[in-house]
Amino acid sequence: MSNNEKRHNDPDRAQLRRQQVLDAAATCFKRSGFHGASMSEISKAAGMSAGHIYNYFDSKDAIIAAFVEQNVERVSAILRDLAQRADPLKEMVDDAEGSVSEHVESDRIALQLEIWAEASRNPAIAAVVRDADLRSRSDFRNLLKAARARHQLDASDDVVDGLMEAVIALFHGLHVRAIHNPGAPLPAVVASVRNALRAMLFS
Amino acid sequence: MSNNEKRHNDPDRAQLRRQQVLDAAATCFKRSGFHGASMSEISKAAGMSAGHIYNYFDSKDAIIAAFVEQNVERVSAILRDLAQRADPLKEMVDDAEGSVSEHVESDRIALQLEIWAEASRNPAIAAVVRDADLRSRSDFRNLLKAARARHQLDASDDVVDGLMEAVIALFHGLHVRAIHNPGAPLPAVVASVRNALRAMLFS
Amino acid sequence: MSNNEKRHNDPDRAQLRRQQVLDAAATCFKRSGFHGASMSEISKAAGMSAGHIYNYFDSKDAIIAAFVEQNVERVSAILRDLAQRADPLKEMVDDAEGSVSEHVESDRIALQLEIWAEASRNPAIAAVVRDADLRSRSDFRNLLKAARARHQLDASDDVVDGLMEAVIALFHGLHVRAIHNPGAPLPAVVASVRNALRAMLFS
Amino acid sequence: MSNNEKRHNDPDRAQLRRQQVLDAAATCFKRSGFHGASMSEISKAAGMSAGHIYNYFDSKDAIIAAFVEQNVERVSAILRDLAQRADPLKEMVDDAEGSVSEHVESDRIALQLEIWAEASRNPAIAAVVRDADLRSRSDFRNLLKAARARHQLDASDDVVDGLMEAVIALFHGLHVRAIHNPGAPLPAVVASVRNALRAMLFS
DNA sequence: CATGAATGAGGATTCATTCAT
DNA sequence: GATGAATGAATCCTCATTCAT
Repeated sequence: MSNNEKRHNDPDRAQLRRQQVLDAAATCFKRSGFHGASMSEISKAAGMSAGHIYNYFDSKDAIIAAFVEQNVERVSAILRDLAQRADPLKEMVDDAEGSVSEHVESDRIALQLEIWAEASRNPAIAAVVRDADLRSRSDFRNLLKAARARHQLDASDDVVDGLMEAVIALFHGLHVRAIHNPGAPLPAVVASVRNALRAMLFS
Repeated sequence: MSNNEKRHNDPDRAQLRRQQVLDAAATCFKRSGFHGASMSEISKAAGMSAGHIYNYFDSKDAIIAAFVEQNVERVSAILRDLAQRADPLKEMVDDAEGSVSEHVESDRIALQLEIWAEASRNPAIAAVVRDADLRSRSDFRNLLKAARARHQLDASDDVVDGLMEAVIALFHGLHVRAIHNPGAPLPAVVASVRNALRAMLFS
Repeated sequence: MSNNEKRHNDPDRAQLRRQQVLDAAATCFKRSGFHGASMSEISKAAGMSAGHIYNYFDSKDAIIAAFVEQNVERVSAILRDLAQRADPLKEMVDDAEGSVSEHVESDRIALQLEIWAEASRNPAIAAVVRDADLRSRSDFRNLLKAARARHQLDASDDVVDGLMEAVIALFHGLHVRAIHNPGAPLPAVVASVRNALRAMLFS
Repeated sequence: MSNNEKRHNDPDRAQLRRQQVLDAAATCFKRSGFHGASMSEISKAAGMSAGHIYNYFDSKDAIIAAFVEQNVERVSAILRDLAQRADPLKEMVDDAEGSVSEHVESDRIALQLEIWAEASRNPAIAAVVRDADLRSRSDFRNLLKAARARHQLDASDDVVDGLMEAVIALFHGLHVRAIHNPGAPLPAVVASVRNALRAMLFS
């Protein structure tokens, strides 16, 4: 899990190769989980030899970590984007339907749960996950404060932080629900989520 | 993953031994995850030889399944209990603080995430988890319908089912949040959660 | 593989128990081979606990040895009986059909091959098998000498011993053929075997 | 037992390695039997790690099957060669001595019995053995038909097939006799075998 | 840069055997 | 006599990792 990316003559090519591995890892991790996916499986998917992967990553754990980092960044980006709309509060309430289906139908659910489980056990992964979460929340917090100020709502740190936790929990929880009850009536779920969002965001 | 509990002369002792194994498994699974925990590790924690465990469980997978079943039952029971109070709607809103801390501070979070991750990949575990969820929701649904009827609220199947999903998502999401941001300001989270609950339950 | 049958208070009962085990072993060995049959499997078939078997046999190897001894005795007996008919030479030629079907259709073929394979590898079993063979050949030899003398044929030791080997080889070989070519045309096989027997016995 | 030979960059080297394993297996199987020989034992004899063997064979069973295939091919080849002489009928009678010593003294007897025992219980091995036997008999049959036709003897399918069975049984039976009575008087055995062969082949 | 052959430790599981009851 | 709970060594097999080429 060391930070040292090895020296390569052609850094661009090296970066490409790293990405190849991470993309392959995505496929394999999705199919078999972090521990179920073997280096050989990943190397085949990446179109390079197992041995060569070790020129780009110190260990399998390093791949997992890099993969999680990347994934978690993507999620963060979405969260930031989503939060940079005009009137984000209204936007979030209005777009409840989109958010709910996104969280319930995504093909990344298995991966997301895998990441969370790993984070709850592997300190290195936990650090990556928490760090990304920290950054996302920072962006999200700024946005909420501005938006709530415009609506004359309490925008103190604690209030906003509590609000963020609850909102994110609601969406992450939908990921979890997807594996418990894939047949839930979506429109009704959306209605309830919208009620919750409105209540939270505008109080 | 057969249900096949082997015949034992002394069923009480056997039950005790099974429980010993499950308790040991809890410890090890918490520490190392389902796949990281070795049978030898579990056997040491259970105070019996690895070979002997196979007199009580068909395989490691069977241990995981039994363990999940037990755990999931416990969660179900809590959900049912919680749902059998006098005016459950009001009760849930009032007790938001208790529920939130319960979900954020529990030492079972790692296990819960482990179970969810496993369920998203292992069909046998998924079946156990979904079955328990089905039963919990059935109890929960009955309760919500009665309670909402008393409050003159829409108690149709779809509405209630959507409501349930959102409420459960909120709480399960709090489990997930616990590993991302252990330092969240609890009172503010509670306030937002209470807002959300009130909005959902009473609409 | 020690010779010491343990002391038992009631030797008759003990003998009965031993036989129970050997009968069970027959079933299991037939089904799974010597090494594929587990003590637990045998104990279940014998209707007694695995542990208790060790009051009658020192080890699994001792069961195999005793089993082989018994089986080999049975074969010997048949050989002796078969050899005590009036004009055994003529008898053998005439009864070629019976002998061939006996060797080709028996349900003991698997066991016989198992025994031979074990004997070729396990010196203790080899000793048992050779000893029984020695005794059978002794009876068989006496008979052949008398019969051939009556027919004015050379009855010297060497000639008779060579003859015996070839005759027995022919029949044992039929056991082997049974697993290679179960569909061989029996009548034609019988005809050839009869030709061979006549030629050998009466030369 | 899949036919699945893995892809290797250097097929020659791979073939060499496979053969190394099969040779080592021969040694170990001879010494300890198929089930008594451990993968670790084989790997030591093959001069490579146990794990590496799995780059060339899917499983221990696959090694056994490949080994049997090879062995059984060798035996088939001998049978075919032996049958392609000028006047094969006369040749077989004349060469009785060679055939007998070959079958009685070979150091492959233990292996042969092991193979037969395995075939009588393991369907995959039985298939390999039967298939090879089928091919050998086909060659042998053609030869016998031609040779007997030249001698004006009945060369109908059934007669020849029955004859083949009996002849092969006689030789295979000699393998079996070798472990029962290593001290049999060879010349006398040869004499009897010759009598039998002449009687069978020329009737 | 790239390969894949090779290692060896560690995994789950089975099973002959022992022994307290 | 009889049980079956318990052991622990051995088995087959997998896989992250290394290294000669």
